[in-house]
Amino acid sequence: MRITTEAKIANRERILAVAAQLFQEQGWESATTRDIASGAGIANGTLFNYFPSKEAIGAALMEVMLTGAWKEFGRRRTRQESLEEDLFAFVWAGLKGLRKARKYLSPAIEAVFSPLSRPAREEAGAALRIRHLETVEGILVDHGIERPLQAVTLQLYWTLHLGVFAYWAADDSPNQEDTMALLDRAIRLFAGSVRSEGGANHGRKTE
Amino acid sequence: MRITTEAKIANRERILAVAAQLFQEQGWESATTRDIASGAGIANGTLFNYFPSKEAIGAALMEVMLTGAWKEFGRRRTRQESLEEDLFAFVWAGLKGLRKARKYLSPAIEAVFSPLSRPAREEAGAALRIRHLETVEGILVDHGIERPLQAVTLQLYWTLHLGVFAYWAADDSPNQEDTMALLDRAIRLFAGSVRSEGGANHGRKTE
DNA sequence: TTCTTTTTATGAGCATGCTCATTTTAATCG
DNA sequence: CGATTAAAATGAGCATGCTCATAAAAAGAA
Repeated sequence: MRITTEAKIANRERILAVAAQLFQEQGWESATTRDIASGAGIANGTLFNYFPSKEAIGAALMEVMLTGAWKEFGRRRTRQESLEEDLFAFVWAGLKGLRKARKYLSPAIEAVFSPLSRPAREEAGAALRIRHLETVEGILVDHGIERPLQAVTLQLYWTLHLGVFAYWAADDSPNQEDTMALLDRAIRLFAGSVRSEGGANHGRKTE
Repeated sequence: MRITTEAKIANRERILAVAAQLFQEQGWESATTRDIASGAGIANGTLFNYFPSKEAIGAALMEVMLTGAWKEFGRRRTRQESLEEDLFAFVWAGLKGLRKARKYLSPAIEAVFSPLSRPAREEAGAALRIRHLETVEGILVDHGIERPLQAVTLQLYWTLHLGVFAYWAADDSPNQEDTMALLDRAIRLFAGSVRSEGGANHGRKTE
């Protein structure tokens, strides 16, 4: 067996499907890796041939959801809106895509989006983080913000994004409208800051 | 035995002292609760009569450090600076106070400052969170910002604060100067936003 | 003091994420 | 086919945060 067989791919997908269901039914903590493995018809140890950690399973689930949501976002973004609207739409698309998972994926979300707890988390969600930031850079460029951005600018963006996610994960307002208000304000703040960033250096003015 | 005896207080302090040392020497993960307990001369189970969880121990250590740092901050803040300077000084004081613990207290910091992972974390650092936000409110009032603040304003502050902490925890630039730049920008952004808060009321609704 | 009650300490044991030596399976070669 | 070798699966077992029934200790009542 030298090639990644179809069986392996099928196994991986079965694991993810079972994990998604168990997480939803029982929550993150109660759905044990043993449950997931047996639900997928494999031994406990085998599970870790497919994913290096439980968090990685959560991150993979997030990846599926976010990839879908972002693809959908890209499809719709034909006509140009304001920078604020584009950024808002992008982040909101991600939040909507994760809505079902919000309650039970917190640790995975944390692993992906918060660099605070270092250990194995870097790996788990680095790809998603990078894709997210690249999209944001793309949106900025689309709206006439020139590269290279100051490093601190993307840090600032990520700071706001992280905070909004953290708030959203525990937001029990109807339709998460509190999160929407926070995101709205955060985005507007960020956009304004980016616009005036160039100003200090080369007198750029937008619109 | 109905009263909290001196022995109990001494035990608690011994636990904290041992924990601080072990965390520093071995890091968060390697310093086990068994190590801490035996270092403090008590049984493993007894440890959990004093602290409900390992994270609570970390939070208690943070509390000690932050309380000291904030007290020091309050003592020095005699003459009035700008809103930005005051906020910066306050947050920076906290970061400085935690500097030694930065490397090994990440999970505790996360528990205290990030509401993302729900389980028992709420309790662990709620008091610190509240004290922090109250101080910020006080600073705002000192600078002529009137209560009541919009709820979203404090959320916005917390968002920024969380992100700065997250960045700081992994910031390896000399003297954490990258964090300083990020904090500087975040504070300026927030202060500007607060000042103009009364004016703009925007009816953005997406979807 | 002696007995009762309440508080505190104890450590065996549980649950669970994860590892690893061993076994099983499957592809390749002669 | 049979033999060889690489890949994959397995589940016993480890580490560790935490629990809980039990024991020890302290306080109060007599």
